[in-house]
Amino acid sequence: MVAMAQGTPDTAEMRVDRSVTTLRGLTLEKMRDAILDFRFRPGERLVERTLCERLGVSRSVVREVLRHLEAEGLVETIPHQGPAVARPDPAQAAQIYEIRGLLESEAARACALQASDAAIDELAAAIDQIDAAFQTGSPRAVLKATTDFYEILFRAAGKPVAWEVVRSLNARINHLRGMTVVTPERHAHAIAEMRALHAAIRRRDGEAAWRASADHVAMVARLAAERLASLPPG
Amino acid sequence: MVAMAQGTPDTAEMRVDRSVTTLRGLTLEKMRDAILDFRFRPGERLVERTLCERLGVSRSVVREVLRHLEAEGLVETIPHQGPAVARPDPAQAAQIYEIRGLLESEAARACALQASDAAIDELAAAIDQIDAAFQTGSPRAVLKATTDFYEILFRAAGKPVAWEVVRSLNARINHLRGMTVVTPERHAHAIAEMRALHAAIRRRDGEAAWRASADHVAMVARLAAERLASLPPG
DNA sequence: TATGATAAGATGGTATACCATAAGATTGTC
DNA sequence: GACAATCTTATGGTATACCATCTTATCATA
Repeated sequence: MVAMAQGTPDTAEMRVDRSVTTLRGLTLEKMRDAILDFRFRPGERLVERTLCERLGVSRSVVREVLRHLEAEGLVETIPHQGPAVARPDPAQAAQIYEIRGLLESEAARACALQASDAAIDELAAAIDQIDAAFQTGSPRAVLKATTDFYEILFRAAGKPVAWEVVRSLNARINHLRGMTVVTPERHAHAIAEMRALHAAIRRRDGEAAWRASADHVAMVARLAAERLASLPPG
Repeated sequence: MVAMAQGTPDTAEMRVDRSVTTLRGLTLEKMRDAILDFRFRPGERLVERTLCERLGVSRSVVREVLRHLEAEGLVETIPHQGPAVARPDPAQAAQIYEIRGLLESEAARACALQASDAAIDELAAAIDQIDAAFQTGSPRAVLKATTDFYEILFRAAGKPVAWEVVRSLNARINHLRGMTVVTPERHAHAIAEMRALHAAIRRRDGEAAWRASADHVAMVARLAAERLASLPPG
């Protein structure tokens, strides 16, 4: 143990690690991942007893997990009709993209001003991962890699709370994002946009980073709106 | 029933209202209100059996409500130590104010551009309510009236999703807000700031509304930071 | 008087039972 | 064949039981 300064001894290092995962914690993770991984369709009913069978836990655990997901906006519950995977309507989706624009661009700006060199390198690596994910053609892989990129960006910007908000909002439009994320022409554009953002961050240009991020979100918002417009109603 | 246009008959008005409040719904509302109304202190343990007695419901209901509040960020649960009212640290509080600044100012701008005359009148009335609440000297009343004002503003701006985000973040710093909201000098300043914001909205000046809102949030953020700095740690 | 051991109480985690209500299936009648 | 009535099944809501673990209280010993 390193020598400590005079005064109150710092015993934080001594604290016993009591982290233990409950069944509920594990189940919440699995359900959230299953929803985000397109294992359930928006609108699909989440019948408690069916989930008990699939997950191998009691209804108590399932109900508590559903309450959590409900508060996160991933599940909606109609009284006496039961829970179902949430379906964001077009107006909500548009607002979510707008909020993302506000928060992501501000994070990009702050990232340019204060990110460590290590974080900037991590961002570059994350863009390479996104590129590789596009090659696989899998929306899942692209969304996962994109999420990793933004997590690095927000944390490097010193904005974990904003990241929580964006991640939560993105979860609500995950299915829509999944439908718009992978097309051949989108691959090239997306990577170019992200490299432009990264270049701005690397040269510590807050203004340009802000611009690049705002432009990127505006682009994906438009793609999503077009996609929604082409879907049958309901 | 009013006559309808040719085509698919609009039967929305005919739909049977099946809203029925569950015990869980009622309990969630009561618990949330109790936390926001300073009936529980940040860090205070929420013992399940104690809550059962106070609320008159079973542990099933209490546990599901705690899961919901946990996901909302109002409650934090340490494994095998149980739930407690959440305590936002200073860094989180600062980020919450920054996010509010981004979302509220954008909503103010949009409100100036598109709010109905009726909504603008409602905003004026809401400011009068805030003024009256300050006279009572009650932080609860001031926070309640302020929440009403912002709900009107966000809805008039057409941004219910952003309002959800702001309301949720505000809930997490409710106690801090309660500590900073009411002082004699704050009363005059706060009302002046809100009237300035309202005047900008009334004259449909998006830019000025944006500025007034951003300034207001910056002001309350600074007051909160000062207050936090004056508290003992822990 | 202080410390260690033991017992009792408190608490969160998880499972299951019971109930009311809604939905679906089946049967009977016109 | 269509519709109404009846029966059965499915489902969410709520309560309670049981268990393991942790905390607190009590007792014994040095």
